[in-house]
Amino acid sequence: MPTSSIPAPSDTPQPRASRIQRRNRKRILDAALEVFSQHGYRGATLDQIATEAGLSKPNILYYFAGKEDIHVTLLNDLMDTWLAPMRQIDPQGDPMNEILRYVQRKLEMSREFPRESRLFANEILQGAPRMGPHLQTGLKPLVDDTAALIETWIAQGRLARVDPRHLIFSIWATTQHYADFGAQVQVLMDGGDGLDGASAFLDTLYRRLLTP
Amino acid sequence: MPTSSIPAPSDTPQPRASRIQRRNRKRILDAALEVFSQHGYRGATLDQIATEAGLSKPNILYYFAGKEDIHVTLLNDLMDTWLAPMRQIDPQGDPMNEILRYVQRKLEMSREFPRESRLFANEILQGAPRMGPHLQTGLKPLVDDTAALIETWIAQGRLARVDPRHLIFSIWATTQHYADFGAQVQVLMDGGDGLDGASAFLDTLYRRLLTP
DNA sequence: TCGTATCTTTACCAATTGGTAAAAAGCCAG
DNA sequence: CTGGCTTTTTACCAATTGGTAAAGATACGA
Repeated sequence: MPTSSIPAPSDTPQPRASRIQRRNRKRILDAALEVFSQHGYRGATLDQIATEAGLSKPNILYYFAGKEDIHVTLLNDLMDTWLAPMRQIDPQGDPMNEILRYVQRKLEMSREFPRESRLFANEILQGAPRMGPHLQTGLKPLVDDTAALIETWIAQGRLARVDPRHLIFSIWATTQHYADFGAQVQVLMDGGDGLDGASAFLDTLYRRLLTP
Repeated sequence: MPTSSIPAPSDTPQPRASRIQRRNRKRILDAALEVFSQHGYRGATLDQIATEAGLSKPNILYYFAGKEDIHVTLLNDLMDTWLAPMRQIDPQGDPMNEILRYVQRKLEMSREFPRESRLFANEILQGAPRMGPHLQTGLKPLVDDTAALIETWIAQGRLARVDPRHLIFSIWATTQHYADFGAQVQVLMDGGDGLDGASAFLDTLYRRLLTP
């Protein structure tokens, strides 16, 4: 996850950010992730973020141009991490294995990065007002490629015949559900997060679906 | 969907709300559904709701005690509609048929009530601050019952052996995805909502999963 | 048609929120 | 140890937001 902006006029190869700058920007982004993922963009306030980060509000605005800048920075920095599991699908690998491992990696993201998952969910729920371009340029090509790959596998008879795009949607939906709807899952699972059971269930689900 | 509150001191059997009252409360709730589902609770403003409803802000506060009252009323009124598909599962019916029809009914809700779906999604994403009780008293018993029913069916060998609760989660996740993440789906499906394809895909998915 | 109850508007708040100006305090190379 | 840079604080705004008071307009039964 690269840090960005602030001085960034063009490309001075110097160590462009001091130790303090790196530390405080990180604190702010971490606090903002917590607050934004919990309350959404408009529900979050700079004061909350400042308190969570242990800094004053004006001090935060010394490091970021504004509330929106923080939010956009978070989204940008997260994009790579978020798409990594899909990028790791190996066209040379065994199809069933690759898909099932992709499912497990996505599920693992719900365990490790629930805040990030909710941040994205919030953004998409509201129509992706600050992420439209990113979806077009970052996500769509990757999905198109992956869908094509899956279709190849299907044509070779190595996977059952299913619509690749809906397959991908269903994987996202079922795995991210445990992070995004965690509050509901907890009520219905008597406090547990359900992730362990989900791992086995989803393995069965996709194995049965995709076995030719 | 029952209307509620305003006069409601106890139980006068009179026609307690005038024509104007019913009409305006309905307008307000409809406008609020639009605005809340798009921007979340804190992101929505009374002015937006007022404009959308074609009323003045103070006039809205004549019909509802406040912003929160509108939100809670929406959530309450929606709960029945939302749980109806699960209530319609027939313990006497053919298991596979009942589950597959439940999936299709849920998918139909994403088509017909996307705003309602997003309203709930927003609420759950934020930790269900105004719905915790409802989940416990309304949703949980129904899910417990349905899970028990499915387990019976499995024990009878009429469905494949899967965890009923994770099955239910996966049905919710995959069907609601098309409403809640519609913005993303649209980008990846070149403008379509994907619902027609989803119907066939999900039928295949759950048929293969549940066939003993 | 008139009076009363219902409904709507106008004119306001007080609190919150994103953001700024500028002084004060740290930090650190020479 | 000092002068110039970075960082932080203090003291503010202007706009927005949820909400209220009370006057004014409307509907409607008697």
